[in-house]
Amino acid sequence: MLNKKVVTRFAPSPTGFMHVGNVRAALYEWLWARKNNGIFILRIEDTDQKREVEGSVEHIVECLKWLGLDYDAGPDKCEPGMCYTQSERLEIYKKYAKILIEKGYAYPDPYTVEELENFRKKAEEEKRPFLYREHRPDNFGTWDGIKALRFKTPEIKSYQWHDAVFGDLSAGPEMLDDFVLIKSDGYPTYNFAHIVDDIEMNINVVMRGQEYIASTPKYLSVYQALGFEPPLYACLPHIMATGGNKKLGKRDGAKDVLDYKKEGYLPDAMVNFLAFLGWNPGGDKEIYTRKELIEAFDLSRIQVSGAQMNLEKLDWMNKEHIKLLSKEEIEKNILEWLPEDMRNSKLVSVILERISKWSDVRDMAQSGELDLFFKAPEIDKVKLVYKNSTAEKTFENLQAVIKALENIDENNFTVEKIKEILMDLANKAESRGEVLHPVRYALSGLDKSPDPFIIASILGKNETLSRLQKVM
RNA sequence: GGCUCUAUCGUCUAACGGUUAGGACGAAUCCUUCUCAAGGAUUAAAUCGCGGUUCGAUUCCGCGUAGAGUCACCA
Repeated sequence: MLNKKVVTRFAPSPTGFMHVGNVRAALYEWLWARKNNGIFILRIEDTDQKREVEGSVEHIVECLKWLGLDYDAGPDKCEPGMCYTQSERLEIYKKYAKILIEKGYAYPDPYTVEELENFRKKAEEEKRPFLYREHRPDNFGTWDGIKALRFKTPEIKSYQWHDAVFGDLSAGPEMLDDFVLIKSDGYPTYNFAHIVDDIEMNINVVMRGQEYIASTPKYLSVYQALGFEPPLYACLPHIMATGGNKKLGKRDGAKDVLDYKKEGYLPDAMVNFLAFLGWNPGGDKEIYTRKELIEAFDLSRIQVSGAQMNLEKLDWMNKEHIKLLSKEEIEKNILEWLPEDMRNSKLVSVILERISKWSDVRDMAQSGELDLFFKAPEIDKVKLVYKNSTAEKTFENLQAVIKALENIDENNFTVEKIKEILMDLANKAESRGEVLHPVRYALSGLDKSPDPFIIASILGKNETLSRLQKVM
């Protein structure tokens, strides 16, 4: 890696939406490239036509854009003559395939699908692993481009390699086999295409899920046959579903990352959360800005065991990131998530304390808990009276409150002033609740609500007095 | 089944071979204006088991156990 510009890539296949597992790999690749002033490439691995889902590429691009993981090159961002979509690079794979054929490291597969299936079944019955190379033909025919092209493993041996995350790894010869390079439909397999592309694009750091550890010897043997140096591998531990210990995948209810966008999570919070799911810089600090993450990120501190998603922590982290925003940004967002007829900036502080993500604003409005700020509530006179107090005392207290509030200048009807006046009265009473409860209830009509001072200040002097007088 | 990887509070994790095993989320309790929220304080909560190396093991080694991954003309 010395003196070499770091080039990383995120190489998803367009088979549906992106979930946190995919995105975290992209994030780490991005962080590592940015930290080293390197290059981050987006490459679309669409060699399986059957599994392709329309709109996936746009979805992937939108995800990366939302999270701010800008790539230096990609399908929609490439220099002339370059292409980052595998289905449009078939000639390149063929070129490399021919090199392997010439070197004697590739040959056409003479068997039919049924014959292969039988081999496999037989191996299974004999309770031993199936290895295609045990059926390797003695004489290779010429490749007509229609049959599948297989790799001839150059050397059956044990491979050792270094993984930036898992350390020194090794795997025995049983992992090596004559796998398919080019499928009979003319498309390369992942196993072949990604290596060709990584070579062609000068990728020198490859991060991907740890499920690829097992097949790494295969890739190393292809590099050996081709005569190129393999990149630095950094296998990532799996992210597991909440409450489970299974690798998080679409089938296990992994969520579309754009759903988090829809729920109003901050991209910076998402990035912070994902970065810490399987990595941490050491120390007690947990809230990191994007810039701080880039500075602190380090391959060697990536975790080796899988981590569970903890949505509660994501909510907490999002809240912390909201606090990092400017007053103006917070107000703008809260107002945007409020229905049009509720967009009152006085509500911002009350709402802010009660949300962890923007969609909570919408939910608050929908639940009706903000209605009290827009229309006078229905009052139950029984509930107006505090615990062991009496109706008589309650009205007496309310009368005093009204009188005191009337004396406040309209321009000075602030939380601080109201609080000062009301607390003064409350402290003189037998219990504070005896004064505070009726006021809060008369203003809100709710058992649970924000405190009376903030409500009164939002309502304003006129509305406050009107609601108080109404219950008398 | 073969091969591979992993194992610290419920969860995410920290700890040159030497710490009362630390922090965060969540939980509980208390305080701060009756309630709610926010904030503050406090508490409970972990080194998978057994051996070995060592003066000393969460850390190194072996075995066991448990979990995960992988064995496609999918990526």
